[in-house]
Amino acid sequence: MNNLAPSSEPEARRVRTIVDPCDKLREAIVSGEFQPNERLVEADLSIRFGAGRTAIRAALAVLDQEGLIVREPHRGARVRLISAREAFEIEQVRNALERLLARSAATRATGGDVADLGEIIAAMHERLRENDSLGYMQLNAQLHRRIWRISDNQVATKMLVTLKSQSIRFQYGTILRPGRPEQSLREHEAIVAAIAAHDAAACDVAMAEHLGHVLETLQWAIDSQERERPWSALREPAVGSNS
Amino acid sequence: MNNLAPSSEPEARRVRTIVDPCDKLREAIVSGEFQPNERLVEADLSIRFGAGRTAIRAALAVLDQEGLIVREPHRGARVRLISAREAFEIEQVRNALERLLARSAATRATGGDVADLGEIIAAMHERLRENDSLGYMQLNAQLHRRIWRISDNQVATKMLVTLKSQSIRFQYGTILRPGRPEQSLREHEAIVAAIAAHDAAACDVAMAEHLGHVLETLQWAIDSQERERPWSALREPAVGSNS
DNA sequence: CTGGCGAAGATTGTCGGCAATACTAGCGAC
DNA sequence: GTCGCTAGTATTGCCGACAATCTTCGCCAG
Repeated sequence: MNNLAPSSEPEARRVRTIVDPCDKLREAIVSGEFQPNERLVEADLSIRFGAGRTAIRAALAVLDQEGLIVREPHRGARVRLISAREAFEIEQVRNALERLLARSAATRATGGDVADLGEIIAAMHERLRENDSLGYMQLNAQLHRRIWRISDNQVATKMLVTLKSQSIRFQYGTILRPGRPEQSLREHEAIVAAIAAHDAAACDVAMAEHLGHVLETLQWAIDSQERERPWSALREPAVGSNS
Repeated sequence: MNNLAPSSEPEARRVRTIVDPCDKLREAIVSGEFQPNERLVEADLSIRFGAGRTAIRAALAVLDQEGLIVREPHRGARVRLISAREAFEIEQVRNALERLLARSAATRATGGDVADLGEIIAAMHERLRENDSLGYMQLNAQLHRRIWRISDNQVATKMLVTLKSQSIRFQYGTILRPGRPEQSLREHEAIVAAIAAHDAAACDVAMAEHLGHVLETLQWAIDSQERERPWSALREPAVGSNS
């Protein structure tokens, strides 16, 4: 489960087990290649990924457990549409887990860890100065993942990875809010400072404040999205083909 | 999505899909019918549950995602042995999520909810008076599940169910500590009182205190268990801890 | 023209068999 | 006596095919 360190894996091309089409399909879903509520026909995926239908079926079982798709008996699998309500639930859970890991990271961080976090913060400043929103978002995710690694709680980390893949559709809108990136960066600096000071309580507070603002921004993003297309929440069936 | 409301489902007895052997196998594992690290041969399970090998394979995939078993390529599946370290990680996550749900429950609880909680507390008093540890544990779990339902966060609830099934082996020992049930009951009363008062902050504190003591008791149970069988902790090779 | 009814198509769920791989026991050489 | 090699066995991974089920389309009565 060392997805966090894509460094050297010489045997990665040897494995042709179910994990291969599973990862490909997951990547295709989270990258938006498949629309929400789009049907995922096993035969189509089989020829698309060059794998047998058995492997596709196993991959669908995994992705169902991860909450990225839904499977109804004898009716096939669809890309799961995360409702706004569920997005809030996910964000609340993420909030609780990130706070836990932030506290743990504050007590466990080494000098090298703090230096790495400082480098990421510096790079975020750079991206913000260049108005590179996409790069800033990537560094944002990288910073959080680095904190997860410091905290050294594999159970919580795995859960956070899964949650993030579920709610990724909503997170694209949060960066568009005016003035949000600057505020976000200040909050991140406070978190890193608390980790550097090994102050678990302060780190907890800083992360809670940060994620509270993220929740507000998520609310704002959903509101503006529904203001723009108020019917999108009601249109449930038949995204794929003719109708 | 209406798993929590088993009211009217006339087609519920018709489903003989893959969830059947999956639930049976999960029940067999969490009930201790299979020992940790015991091999789970697909053919054996197939004849044991009367299902085809394909269904067993699907069930194993689900249980692998849930963390109850481990599967190595071409080497089969085993019942996962939860290390003491991982049990602590799980308990920490449980701690964070239970606090989240307790806060939410304190703000959302209706009069009927509070009455139900009070009934459970009364029944716990009864069981404690009769020295019925098993019944007390069941009511304990029931109380927590009732709080989850009040909080109405399905994402977190599902995670807590999964976590509970993973760490169930460690939870049996926690009730054996002298004086622990009495203290546990007082803590539960404080939680219910905070919910009845709709005081989210107090409920958070009460739940944190309660679970902190659970963590201590878990530590005590693991210590006494390892004192009894000190080799059990060493027989756990290679559960991917990188760097 | 509309609504129920039946057949055809499409898709999933399941089963058996075969190849690939890991484990094990036996044998021979040093 | 120990080590390395080999053949055999057990088990998993995978693929094709068939049955079960759902959806859709055409048909016919009213």
